[in-house]
Amino acid sequence: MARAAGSRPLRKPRNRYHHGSLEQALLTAALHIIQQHGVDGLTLRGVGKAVGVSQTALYRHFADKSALLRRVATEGFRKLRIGLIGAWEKGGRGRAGFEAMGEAYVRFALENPSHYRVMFSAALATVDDPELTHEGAGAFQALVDAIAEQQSHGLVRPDPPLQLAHFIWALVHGIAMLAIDGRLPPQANEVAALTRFAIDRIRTGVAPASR
Amino acid sequence: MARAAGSRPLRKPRNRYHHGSLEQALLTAALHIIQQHGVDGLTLRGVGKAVGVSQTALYRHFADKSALLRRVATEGFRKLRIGLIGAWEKGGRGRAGFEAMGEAYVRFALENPSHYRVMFSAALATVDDPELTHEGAGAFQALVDAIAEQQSHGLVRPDPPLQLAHFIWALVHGIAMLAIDGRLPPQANEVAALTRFAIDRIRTGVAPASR
DNA sequence: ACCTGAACACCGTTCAAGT
DNA sequence: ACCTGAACACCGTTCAAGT
Repeated sequence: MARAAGSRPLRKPRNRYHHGSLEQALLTAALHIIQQHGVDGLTLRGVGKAVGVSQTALYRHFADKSALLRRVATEGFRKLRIGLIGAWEKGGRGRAGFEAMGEAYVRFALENPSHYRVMFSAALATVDDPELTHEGAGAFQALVDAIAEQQSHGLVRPDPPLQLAHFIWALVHGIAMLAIDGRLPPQANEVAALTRFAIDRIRTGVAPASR
Repeated sequence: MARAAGSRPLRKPRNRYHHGSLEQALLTAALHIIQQHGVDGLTLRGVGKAVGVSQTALYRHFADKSALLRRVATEGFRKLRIGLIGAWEKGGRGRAGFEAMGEAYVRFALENPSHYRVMFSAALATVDDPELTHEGAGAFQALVDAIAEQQSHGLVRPDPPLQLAHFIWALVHGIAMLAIDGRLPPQANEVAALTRFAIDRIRTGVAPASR
């Protein structure tokens, strides 16, 4: 229907082609596609089509496909850090909180498998991206802090907290990767049971009780 | 130079175009390319060129690119199993042997990072490939057997050996993945130190000595 | 039986052009 | 300033054709 000439335009404000928040829309669409079709199913052409924009519009907002994936990974580490700290604090910043933190880590990966794979993809591991590095380090720091705090209360042996953190990170990361790749018993509750078992074992060890 | 008509042909026996062992040559070339340029750098065209054969000759021997990668992964698990069992037996099938096994696992990944990534790539995790499944299970079984044998000597607590194996596998896999992705302190000896630390901790736990 | 070469559909990326 | 559409180089894969 025609509009009277000179009347105030009814179209959405100040974006001649599309919404002004194209960057956010592209990011959301990319994450959606990754969740549905995996990282290999993500194409820049597909992202453009999902948002209703040309194949190349994306290059106004991201340098290339790697830059888009790096932003996805950065957001993932941010969500992971928030989840870890939330579990730690909600659990009472002690032994129970630390176990909740480990379970929250594995749960995050199981609930967002494709997102988690992007976060730890080999292609992004060595790229120079300050924001990604910062968020990745932030998530790891949540683990280091929790360990140090437990040490200050005598709950964890006084080894270097960084080494303890690497050890525990490797463990939950290994469980997470094997689980989302289907290399562990498939039931989700079995993975949760393995996670709890692993957290028990890192506290008490595998040596027989009579050692 | 011309050959006398009717003389016995000097060319290599019974392969009109290339060596008869094209399949092995393709596999070797693929592994070589993966080691040098990573999995993403592997193209079927590149494999053909490396062997001196057309881009599509490969399809006589492998159904598609995935089949080629599955064979590469299968060979990797075979080598890994042999290395694990070798370390276990050479170390005396006891506590020292089990620690050597853990170190051998991480060392294999560090020495063959791209090969290791293929073995655990998400794309191959869910594919139905009996030989790949068999070799993967074989490598894992070496771990289960070593645990059960230690349990029979009272060296490891009598938990379900499968659960213990999943736990330890996740740990060494996590260390291996983080290390080859450059997410741990970069020196190789630091990774070895972390591996030894981790193996110590799974035996004695992280609880303080006074617990 | 085994390999070649052209062809197809698809991809990331570049760039001149539009508004 | 932001987006479009054609174009380029590259890829996996198919298929008719060669020997």
